[in-house]
Amino acid sequence: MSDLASRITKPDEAPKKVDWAESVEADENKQQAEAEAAAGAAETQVDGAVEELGGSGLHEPEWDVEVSLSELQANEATPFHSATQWQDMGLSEDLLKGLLALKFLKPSKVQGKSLPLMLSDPPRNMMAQSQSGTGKTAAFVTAILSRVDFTKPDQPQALALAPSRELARQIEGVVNAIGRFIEPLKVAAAIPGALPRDQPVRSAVIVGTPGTVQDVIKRRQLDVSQLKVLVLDEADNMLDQQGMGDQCLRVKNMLPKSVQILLFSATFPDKVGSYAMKFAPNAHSLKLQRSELTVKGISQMFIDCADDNIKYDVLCKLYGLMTIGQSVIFVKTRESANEIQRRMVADGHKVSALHAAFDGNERDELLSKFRQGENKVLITTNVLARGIDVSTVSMVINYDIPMKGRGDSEPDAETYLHRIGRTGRFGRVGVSISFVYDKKSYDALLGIANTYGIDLVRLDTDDWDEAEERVKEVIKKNRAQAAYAPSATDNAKAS
DNA sequence: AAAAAAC
Repeated sequence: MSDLASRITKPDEAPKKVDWAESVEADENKQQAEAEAAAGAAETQVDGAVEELGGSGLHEPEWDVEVSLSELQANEATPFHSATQWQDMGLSEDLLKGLLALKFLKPSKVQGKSLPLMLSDPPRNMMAQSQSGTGKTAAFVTAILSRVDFTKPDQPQALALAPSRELARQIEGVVNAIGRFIEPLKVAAAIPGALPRDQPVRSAVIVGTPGTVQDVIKRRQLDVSQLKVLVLDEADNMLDQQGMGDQCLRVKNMLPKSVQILLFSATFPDKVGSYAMKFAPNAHSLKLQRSELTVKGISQMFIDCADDNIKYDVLCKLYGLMTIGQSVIFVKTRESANEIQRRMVADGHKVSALHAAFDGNERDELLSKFRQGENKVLITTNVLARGIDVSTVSMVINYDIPMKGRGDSEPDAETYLHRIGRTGRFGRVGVSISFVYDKKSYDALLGIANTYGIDLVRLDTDDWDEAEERVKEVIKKNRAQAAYAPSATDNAKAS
C-alpha cells in the first residue's frame, strides 16, 4: 500500500471509538446495502419521472409532516388540503408557466403542504420545516409571487431575509427564474454594495441580509408601508445567531403589523422553536420528526485519520474524486480555508476558497464560477453551510467537524445536517465524508450520529481502491441524475 | 478558541 495508507490509523488502533466504531464496522455491509437501495430507489424515481413526465422527480423518503393548524384556522373548520397539482393552488397563469418551465412538474411534498396554508385568506403566519434540497425556496418564492400585486411593480411588497450574501443572491435568482413570465417583475438585492446609496428602492420583491435591510429601512430608502410578506429563510439560524436575531427582530418591528411572516428551515431546534413561535405568532407549522431529518440519498461516510496532518494528505488523495462532479470542503476558520487552498494549489490542484473576508464582488464572482462548473472544488467556512444549491455538487467534505459554542465543547448537529445538504439536492444522491482524527472529533461525530439515529460508513484507508470505488459509485449516480432532476437555481444562472 | 451580519 501507499505511504498514506500506512500512516492512517488502522481500525483497531483508532482512538476511543470502542462502542460506536465497532458497531459501525459490524453494520457496514448493511449500511452499504441500504445506501445502494436508497440510491437505486432514487434512480428508479428519476427514470419514472422521465417516462411519465408526471412526477416531480424528487426522491423523498416516506416522511410525514405534522401539520398543526393555528387555532384560528381550526376554528374556521377549514379542512387542511395538501395540493398534489400546481393547478389546484389558484396560482396565476404566469406563475404556473414559470414553475413548469423549470421542470417543476408537480409540487414537492413541502410545496404541496405549505402553499395552500401560506396562500389561505386571510393570511396566516407559517413555520415550515423540510429536509435540505426538497424545494423550500421555490415554496416561499411561489407564495411571495402569488401575494404581490404586479400592477404596482415599484412598490415594495415582499421581503425575504437570508443569513449570508450568497444565499440572498441565490434567492434573488430563484425569484427571477420562477417569475420569468411575470411582467414587470422587479427584484432588489439588499446586500452590502448592491444598492445605490440614498436612492429609493423601487422593486416589488426585496431579498437581503438583515444588517443591510435594517440600514436601508432606517435611511428611508426602502418604503415598507405596503409590505405584505416577510420570509426568514434558515429561520432557526437567523433568530438564534447573536446579532442577527436582534437585527431580524428590529426589521420585523419596523414593518406593518399585518405582515405575513413565513419561517423556513430544515432544522428548528427546540431551543429556538418557542422563540420562533413568538416571532411568528399563531403560525401554522409543518414539522419533521428527528428521525426524518436526514436525506436518505446522501451516503454519509467518515475517514479515520491518525492526526491533523494526515487529514491534508487524505484530502489530496480525494482530489480526483472531487472533480468527477463538484465538491465543497468545509473547514472551521477563514484562515485554514486560505491555508489549505494555498497548499493544494501549490501541490498542483485546482481549488478555490470562499469566505466572508473577501469583498462582496469577489464573493459573487467566486460562487458564480463554481455554479458554472469553472471551479470544481470549493473550500469554505460555515458561510456556505446553509441553503446554497448547486445541483452538481456530488461530494461534501467535513474537513473539520462542526462544533458550536465558545469552547468547541459540543458538536453542531444542525450545521452538520445543513453542510451535507449541499449535495443530494432535489432527488439526487450524494456523498458526505467527515474527517475524524482524535477522540474529540470522534466523540463529536458520534454525538451527531446519535442525534439523528444514523450510522456512518467507515472508509477504510488501508484499502483505498475499495474506498474510492464506493464513493465513485454514488458520484456517478449523481451525474446520471443531473440531466433529469429540476433545479430553479440552475435555471436562474442561465437566465 | 468561530462564522456571519451594517455603516
